[in-house]
Amino acid sequence: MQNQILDDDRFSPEFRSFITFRLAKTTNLLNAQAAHVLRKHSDLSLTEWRIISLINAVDETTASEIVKTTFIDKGQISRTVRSLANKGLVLAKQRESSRRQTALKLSPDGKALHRRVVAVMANRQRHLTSEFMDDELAAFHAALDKLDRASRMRDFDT
Amino acid sequence: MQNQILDDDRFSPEFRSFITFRLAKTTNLLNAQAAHVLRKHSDLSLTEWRIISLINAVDETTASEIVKTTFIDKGQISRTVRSLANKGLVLAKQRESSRRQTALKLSPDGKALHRRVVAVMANRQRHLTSEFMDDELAAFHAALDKLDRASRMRDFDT
DNA sequence: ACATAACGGTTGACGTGTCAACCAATCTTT
DNA sequence: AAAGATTGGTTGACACGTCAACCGTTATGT
Repeated sequence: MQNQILDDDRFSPEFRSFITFRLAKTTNLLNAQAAHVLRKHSDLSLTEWRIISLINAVDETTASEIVKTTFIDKGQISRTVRSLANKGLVLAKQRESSRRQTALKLSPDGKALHRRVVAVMANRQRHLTSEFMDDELAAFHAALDKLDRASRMRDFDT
Repeated sequence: MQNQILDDDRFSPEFRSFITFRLAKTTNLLNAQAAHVLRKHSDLSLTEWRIISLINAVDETTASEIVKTTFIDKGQISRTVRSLANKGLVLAKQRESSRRQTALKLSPDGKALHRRVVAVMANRQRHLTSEFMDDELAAFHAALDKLDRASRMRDFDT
C-alpha cells in the first residue's frame, strides 16, 4: 500500500492545488507511518502517544490544555486519558486550586514508555526533516500558522 | 470551540516543532472548517465531497485512482462511492476494457451539486491562500512533497 | 447573595476510518 | 495452458472521531 510511487497522479494541477486536499493527503501518509511505528514499538494508538508526549513535554497539564494545543475532540481526550490511566501510564489527580481541573502527569511507567518510544520517534522526526533547510522548516511552520488563523472563518457564502 | 486564540500554547518549542503534530493540528482545524461549510451547503460528508470533487476534476476515474491520489482507505472509498451512487450523484459502470475496473462519473445531479458547492469551496480556498505569496505557496507544496516521500520509510529502529 | 454564564470534563449515540480477509478478474511466468 | 502473483474492489469487525447533551464547579454581573 505505502510503497507506491507517489507523484504520478494524473489529476489537474488546478485540483492538486486545493490546499486542504493536499494537506490531508500528507497527513494521512504521516499518520499511517506513525501508527505503523507505534504498533511495532508499543501498543499505543496515535492519540495515546500524542497525549503521552504532550504531557511529558510540560510535566503536568490538563485535558483542556491538550484540547487547545491539538484540537483533538475533548470527548476523545477524556476517553483516551482514562484508558491511559487504566494502563497505569498516566496519573490523573483533581487539582486543589480548582476542583474542575484534573492534573495529568506521567507515571513512572509512563515516563519509561515515553523514553523508549521517543527514541524511535525522534529518529523519525530527524528523517522527516532531513531534507529541509532550517529556513524551509521555519517557512513551513509559518505557513501552517497562517492556515490555522484562516481556518477560523466559517462563512463563505457569496 | 473554534473561536479561541490559537497561538497561545505554553508547550515547549521542542514539542511544537514535532512536525507531524503540528500538521495534524492544522489538518484538524481545516477539516472541521470544511465539514462545517459542507453541512451548511449540502448533506455531504468531507469524504463524499472529496470524491465528488476528484471525479469532477478528471471527468471519469476509478476507485483505485482515487486511492492513489488521496490515500484514503480503499474500503472507505468503496463504501462512500456506493453511498454517492445511491444518492444518485455518481454513476458507476463496469469498464469493458477490464471487468475489474468500475468507471466513476458524476451524474447530472452530481454535476449540479458540485457546481453549487464548489463555488463556496473556491471562496474558501481563496480565503485560505489569500495571505500567501505565490512562491510561499509553491514552497509549501514542495515541503509537503518532501514529507510524502519521507513518509515511505517504515523502520526507525536504531 | 443570587442568578446567570462560562468552564472542565464525561457520556451516549452515531458516523467515519482502518485493517485484514476475501473474491473475482487479469497479468505473468513457465 | 496451468499455476501463481497482482490488481480492483467489497466486506466484516472493530477502533477512533465527532457532535451534542449534560453535570458539577467556578467566575461574572447585578
